[in-house]
Amino acid sequence: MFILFFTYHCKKNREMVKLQKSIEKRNAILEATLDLINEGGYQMVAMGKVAKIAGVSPATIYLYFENKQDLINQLYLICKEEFSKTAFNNYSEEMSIEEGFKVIWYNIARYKMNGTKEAYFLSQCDNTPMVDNETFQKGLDFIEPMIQLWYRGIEEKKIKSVSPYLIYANTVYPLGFLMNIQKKDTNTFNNSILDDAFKMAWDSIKL
Amino acid sequence: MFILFFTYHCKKNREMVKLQKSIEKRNAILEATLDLINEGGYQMVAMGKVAKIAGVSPATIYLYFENKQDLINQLYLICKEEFSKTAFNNYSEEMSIEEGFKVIWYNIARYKMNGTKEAYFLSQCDNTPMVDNETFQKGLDFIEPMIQLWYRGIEEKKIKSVSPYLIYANTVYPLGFLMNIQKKDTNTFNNSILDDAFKMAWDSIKL
Amino acid sequence: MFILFFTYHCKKNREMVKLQKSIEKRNAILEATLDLINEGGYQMVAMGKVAKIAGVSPATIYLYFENKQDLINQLYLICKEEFSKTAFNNYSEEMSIEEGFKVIWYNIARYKMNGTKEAYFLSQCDNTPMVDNETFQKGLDFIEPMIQLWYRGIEEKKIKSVSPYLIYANTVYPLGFLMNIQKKDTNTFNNSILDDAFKMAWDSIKL
Amino acid sequence: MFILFFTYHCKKNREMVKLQKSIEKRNAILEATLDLINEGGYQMVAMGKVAKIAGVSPATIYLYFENKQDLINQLYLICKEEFSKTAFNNYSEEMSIEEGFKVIWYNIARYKMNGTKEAYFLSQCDNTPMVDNETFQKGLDFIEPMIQLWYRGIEEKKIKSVSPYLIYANTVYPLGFLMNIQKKDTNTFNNSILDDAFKMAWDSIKL
DNA sequence: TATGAATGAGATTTCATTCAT
DNA sequence: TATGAATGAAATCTCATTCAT
Repeated sequence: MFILFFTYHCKKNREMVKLQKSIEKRNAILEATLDLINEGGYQMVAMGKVAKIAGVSPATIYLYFENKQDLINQLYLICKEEFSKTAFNNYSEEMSIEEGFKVIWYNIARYKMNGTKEAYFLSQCDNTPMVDNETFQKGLDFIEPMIQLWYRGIEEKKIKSVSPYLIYANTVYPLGFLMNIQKKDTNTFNNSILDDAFKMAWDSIKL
Repeated sequence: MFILFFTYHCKKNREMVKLQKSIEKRNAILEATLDLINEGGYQMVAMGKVAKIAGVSPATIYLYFENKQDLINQLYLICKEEFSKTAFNNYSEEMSIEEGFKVIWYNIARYKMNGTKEAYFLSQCDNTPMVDNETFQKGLDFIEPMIQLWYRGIEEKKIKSVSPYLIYANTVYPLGFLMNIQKKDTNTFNNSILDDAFKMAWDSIKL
Repeated sequence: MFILFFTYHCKKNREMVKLQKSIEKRNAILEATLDLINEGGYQMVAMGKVAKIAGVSPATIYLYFENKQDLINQLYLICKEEFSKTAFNNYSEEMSIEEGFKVIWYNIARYKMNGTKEAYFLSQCDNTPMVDNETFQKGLDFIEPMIQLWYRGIEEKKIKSVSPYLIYANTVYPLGFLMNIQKKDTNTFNNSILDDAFKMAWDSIKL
Repeated sequence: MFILFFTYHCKKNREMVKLQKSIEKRNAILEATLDLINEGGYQMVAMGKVAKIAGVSPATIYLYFENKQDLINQLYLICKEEFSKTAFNNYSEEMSIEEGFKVIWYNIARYKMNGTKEAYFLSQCDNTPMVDNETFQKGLDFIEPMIQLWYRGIEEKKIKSVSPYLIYANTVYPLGFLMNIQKKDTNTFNNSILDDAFKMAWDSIKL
């Protein structure tokens, strides 16, 4: 899951072997947290359970994270970063507004609808006070390129001249609802839904 | 807040005065729960705190609600019902699709953007496993008239022929995001935002 | 031990029967704390152990005391008050300086040398940061009559004109050392030691 | 602080350079312990904190000390030894009782009232079960010369024929109280207090 | 010798719920 | 119906100590 992250905020640098070991433990902890959130939401995240699932001692968690809030915050930023990497996959700033928007939107749509724990976790974070405000703000940085695309679209008179918040609310955010429904009852949607959803998203913002 | 609710599930009927008294207590408990959720999310809801804020004994809560989950569930249904009343205010099935949609949408939009605790609570419920599945399904019944309107719109070829879920996701659900932003940072939006948002919502579904 | 205390700082008044019950629990908790301090000092005072010895649930302790520090603080003030009652037993302000000093000193001396847990606890509090500063200051109020006697003694030119701190240090405080020795090795002192100690105390302050 | 101590219990002798290095580490650990005790008493002494302040690994502490109790014990003996060196500075057994007593008493008084961490630590050790009994007894050896002086004083009929414990309690021990007060509230005492205190100490024991 | 990582046991505190009245 | 007291279980977090290197 987080296997790609070889560096993280930690007080001192150590040699590679040690570092590798630590990363594994840290990832196990993050993964366990994600599992629990996925299973029953924030209320399920008990440090003891996290430890047990991760296969470490409760005390070990506190070597990697200051406290529970920090664990959640860091997990949020990691997921958000991973999310943004997925979102901008195959996207280039050279693309036309329509093409760029389409690429990003479908990236996000597939990410959300694939039923990954990360997507569900992020949705919860965005709709509850689970992560603190500062962390939430940091998370916004990751989607900056998308906002830039929108601004360009506005300049080029391709999309409506409205706040990025509005654009997000009407194009990306709706996917969160579909994801929730999907999670509550798989088999609700067939494959064509994404195309419908995309058309609606685009219609809502296009000039 | 919940002052209008004069009936609730209780084991035996009593004379009117008693009932009135009980209603007040029950409402105080529900109100307190809402306050706490509003303040810090589900994690803030501790039965002891609820009792203290409501001005009752913890034990009293269990006279009105089976347990914590039941309290949350019932609160959800109450809010959802109240929400639907607001949503369909001034709406009549005689209205044209466009007019009916507009009336309902603005009702909901004002409800969400007014910063009420209920709106924030409902948004959290819709994005977390706070309420159980059964209750969530019950909540959907309250917006049935809106769904009927959409089906009529589809028949009349006024709106796209897509799942009601999709319509909800692209018209009502986006308001949740705007509400969250508003809550995180008041003064973000000016008054004209609702008109922009409405146009986007309508554009996303209109044929 | 604390059987005489029928009132204590608690948020609301309750009827007598309830109150009686509570007092017993509260006393059991205080007593247990004292036992543990006596056995191994502050490091021995674990809320779980206190609860077990007192025969209550850990959670119950928190009905009577805000937290561990509050428990220690309150115990300190109770012991200090009880100590002062003992100290001024049979003392009257009409007494001559010599007589009054003698009565009080012997009261204290017997209190300290009797090997009670309270005496040992107070000595530890006075020589460590166990109780917070504010509480320590409150504790000083209880020995106010003794200080008044000393001031009178200074006026009457019976005792040296020095700070009450100095008088305390040379008359009462030394008993703490004797108590410590006694606790470490009983049978160190015979009965005549108190008379020797009294003479030394008096010689140190008399004019 | 402890820079003068070039030997300590360690399993094997090594060459001088290594030893020097080790001494520094050991001293850093002892110093850190002292700092923590000074800051918040025994409860503040956590091996992890000691390690961090000393700039070593927690594991390193266990190379120099068997366990926490051993660390405290050894620190006690070191401080006690250092204390005794200060106490007997400029003292010679040739001195008269009065002169010898005065020299020693003022040495101790200045040591206690200078606000050093060591003095505060020793006071806590003498009034709590922080150090074990055996160690406490060893500590007494360091003040043996003072006791010898007292015995000589008794023989020469200069001071009262009482237990050394009593003499200590009435001459040295009172300084601990003054030190505590000083620590709680600096600026309580002016310079003349030592002279007052000395007179009281001497008056209490002189024949 | 020296260490960073790791941990089991345990510390304090909280909480949903029940009991006695 | 209503309650304050009470609690077992569990939550978060800490700590003295050890292990692998």
